[in-house]
Parts: sequence; C-alpha cells; structure tokens
Amino acid sequence: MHRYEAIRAELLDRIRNNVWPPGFTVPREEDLADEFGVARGTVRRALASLVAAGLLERRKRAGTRVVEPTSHQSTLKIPIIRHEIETQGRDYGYRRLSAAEGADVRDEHELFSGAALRHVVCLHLGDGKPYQLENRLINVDLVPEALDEAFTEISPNEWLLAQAPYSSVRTTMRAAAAGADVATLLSLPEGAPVFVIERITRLDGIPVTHVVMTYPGSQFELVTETDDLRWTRNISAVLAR
Amino acid sequence: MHRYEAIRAELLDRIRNNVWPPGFTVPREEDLADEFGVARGTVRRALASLVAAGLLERRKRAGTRVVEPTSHQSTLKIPIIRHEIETQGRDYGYRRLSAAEGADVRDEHELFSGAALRHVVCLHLGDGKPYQLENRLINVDLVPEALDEAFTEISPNEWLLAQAPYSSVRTTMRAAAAGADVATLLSLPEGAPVFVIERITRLDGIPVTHVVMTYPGSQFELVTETDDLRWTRNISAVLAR
DNA sequence: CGTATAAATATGTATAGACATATTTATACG
DNA sequence: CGTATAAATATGTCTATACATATTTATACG
Repeated sequence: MHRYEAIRAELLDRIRNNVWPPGFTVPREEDLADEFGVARGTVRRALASLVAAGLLERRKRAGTRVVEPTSHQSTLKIPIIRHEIETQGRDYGYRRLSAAEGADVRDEHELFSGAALRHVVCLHLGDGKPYQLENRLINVDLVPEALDEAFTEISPNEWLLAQAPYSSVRTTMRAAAAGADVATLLSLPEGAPVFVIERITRLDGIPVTHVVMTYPGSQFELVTETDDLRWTRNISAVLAR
Repeated sequence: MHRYEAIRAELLDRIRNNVWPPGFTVPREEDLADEFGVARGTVRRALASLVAAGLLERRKRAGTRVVEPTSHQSTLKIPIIRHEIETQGRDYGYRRLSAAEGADVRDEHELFSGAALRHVVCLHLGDGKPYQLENRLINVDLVPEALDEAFTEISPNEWLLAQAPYSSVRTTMRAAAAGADVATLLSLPEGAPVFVIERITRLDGIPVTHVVMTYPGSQFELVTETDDLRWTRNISAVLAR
C-alpha cells in the first residue's frame, strides 16, 4: 500500500467514525504532512481523492471541510446494446424498421432549430426477442456522413459512437406505459410498463442527436454499484435479465 | 487558464478530432513535457484527468492509449427526497404507514442472513400528493439505535444517512406495473407504470439496509447531465415533474 | 462603528530530481 | 526455435521548494 493510500484510508476512517464530523474543518495540509511524516504533495493527493469522492470540499485559504451527507452518488454506464446482449451470452439481432430524411422528418421537440435531420427507427433483439426500440434523430448538418449510411447493418447508436464527437450529454430515465405502436413493436400488451432512456447529445451546445430507447419493463433493469467510500464515484455496470 | 488545463484541452482536442484515434498509443510523458515546455508533473496531471474521464488508459511501461468508445458514462446523484421536493418549491409531507420489528419481520430476499431487523413503510408527499413509497428493512444488529426511533417524524432514508456509515451501495432501477397495494398507496390505478429504485447498502460487506422506493411513473424522471468531454464523470441532478 | 486597506495564510500550481515497479524488449541458452 | 534471463524503459510514487491566489483576519481611518 502506498503512503497516499494509507493516509486516505486513515482520513476516511476519521470521517466515517465521526472523529471528523460533517462540517468539521480538517487540519491544514502542512500539519497533516507533519503528522504522517510525509511531504505536502502526498497529503494533497489523499485529500484530492476524497474531494473527488464527494467527502471533502476545499476552498483556497478557507480550508478543508467535511461535506454534509446529502445524497447517494454513483456512476452510471450505458454500454452499446450489442455488447450488452452479447455479454449475457445471448444472440444479438438487429432490424432497421424505417429511415427517413429531408422534409419527411419532423422535429417534434423543436430541439434542432431547423437543421436538416435524419430519422431512424430500429429494433434490437436478444435471442430473437425484442429488447430495445431505438428511435433516433440525427443532425445531418453536423454529421453529413449519416446520409450515406443506410443503417441496415449497423445501428445508429453504434455508428454514431464511432463517428461523431460530442461534448455534453443529457440522459433522462423514466417509466411509462407502452402506447399502441410501441407495444406492437416490442410484442407487449398495450399499457405494459416500459423503461425509457432518452438522450440528447450535443457538440459545443448544438444538438448532434436525440434518441429515445424503450425497453420492456419486465426484462430490463439498470444496476450501479459503488464501493470503498461513504459514497463514491465508481465502477458500475448495466445488467439486464 | 492553468498550464495543465491548456494541455488537457489540447490532448482532448487531438482525441476528439481523431488525431489520436481510439487504440492509439500516446507519446510518453517526457516527450509531451518537452513539446509543451512544462515539467513532467504538469503533463501527468492533464493525463490523469483524461484517465478519470475515461478517455485514456495507462499501464506502467506499456504506455498510454486512447480508449475505444464503448459506452456513455455519467454520474448519478439520488438526493434526500425531502430536499428534492423542497427544491421544487413544493410542500413536503411525510407519513409513516407501518413499523415492525422482531419476529414480525420477514427477510424475503434472504439478504440479512438471520440478523435482527426493523421494517418501516412510509410515504413521501409533494403538495399533499403521494410522491414516493419507501419500503425499508434495517439491520438492527448493526444499527441498534434504529429500535429507539419511531420514524413518525423523520424518514428512515434521512435518518440513516445521518447515522449509519456504509462502504458500498448497489442501486437498481426498473419500470414495473403497480400491484394492488402499491396502487392504492400511491393513488394510482392498478397496473399503472411505476419507477422503482432499489438500494442495498452494506458496511464491509454486511447489509445495513435494503430499501425499495416506488414513484408514480407519470410524475418522475431521473436526469443526469455531463459536459466538457467526449464522455465524462460529472455534475448531475434529479428532476421530477 | 462601519468601512476601506493591508497583512497573513491555506490551498493551488508548477518545477526538478530520485527512486520504485510493471512490462516490454533484447539476449543468451538448451 | 521456443524459453528462461537480463536489460531497458514508461509510468507511478514521493520529496522539497518556490511562487500564485483566494480569503480571511487584523489594522487604520473617516
């Protein structure tokens, strides 16, 4: 175990056991360095990792304080769906249902402010059964290559991830009831619960793509896991049954 | 802008524009330090932040490589529900529905391996309307103070966050149909879609508490946002309509 | 007594160098 | 020609020091 790790563990222990309660101002770096017999840089490293974990907050001159616990925090990873299905040892299947461009495409959410769009609807299957419905708009002003791609073999999700750079992402998750059309496509009774992930991806503020991914509620769940700290940024995974 | 930030921005640019494509081995620290005219430590700092962001991976001696983009990643924060409701400018209401202990409590998931348990069911309201149903088991072998708390005024969620230390958390999210009992408590028609968050909290591997939180599907959504990088750990928020 | 100004100070950035440690690469050997 | 062994090397850890910069704290002033 490295010195900074040992120091981090010790500091974490003091926080966990309320030796340093929420709101407490931690001793300054120099004093901690003296206490542990290390250089200031080593203490700084331990402190930085506790800041990243959300346990401490620091302000220049004002010092370092223990954060009040107010929320659970974890990291969420949403992988390429093909990998997700294949990881489970199931057969991945893909079907493009429709593709449109130009005047045929309506920007319902008025997100793209008039940009030329491509609209693709497709279905991802696991062992032949519907697993995810992907409904996607692509800004072809920003990604003109999308016009040359039929998306009959590769899904827009995967294609875009490889092609298009982006700078910010907004992900929304919700539960909903399947409408008539979605129910048919996913082989569900109308009104059945579905898990919906909606994502808007931007490059420097301009929307690149908007996607609504719909999963049968009975077959899908999102799992994130954290370890090590009182709460922490961390490894996570998506599982589905 | 600090030097390490400028360097990070430049490296990020090279990755985004495929000057350094996925799989590419980045020049060694010393060469980068020479190129930018800074010390090795400064380059290391820029590289470290890109590793944290999931864009680079490094192995001793083997070098630094650009990661293949395989997933979207974001940070998820689930706040204390009272804060969540109050932040929206709505009236927070709380009602304990039931509390049990001892032989009355069944550990359906066989999670606690025989530990003494406390079982609390309660309802969180926004402007008087049901917002979240909280169904919780607490390991009183680990948190004996939970026996002295009636939970008529403070919710177990909030009480535990202040009291009990933990080391790992597993969060599961899914869409489901409301059963008869849940539907009644949340004032929903039976079979209506609900958003379910289930969380198991452990301390050194031993379960501290297990909670199932159920939200009306029509009123709740989870939002996470990232910015700055191709993909990134980052600020996030929970919104609900 | 409040307010502007100056001094003090904890954190933040950056440097340069020494040594440790995984891995890879080169070399020698059976 | 494959395999064990030694050398080379990129990243990782740690130290010690200098200076920058928000903020706070103390001081002087109207």
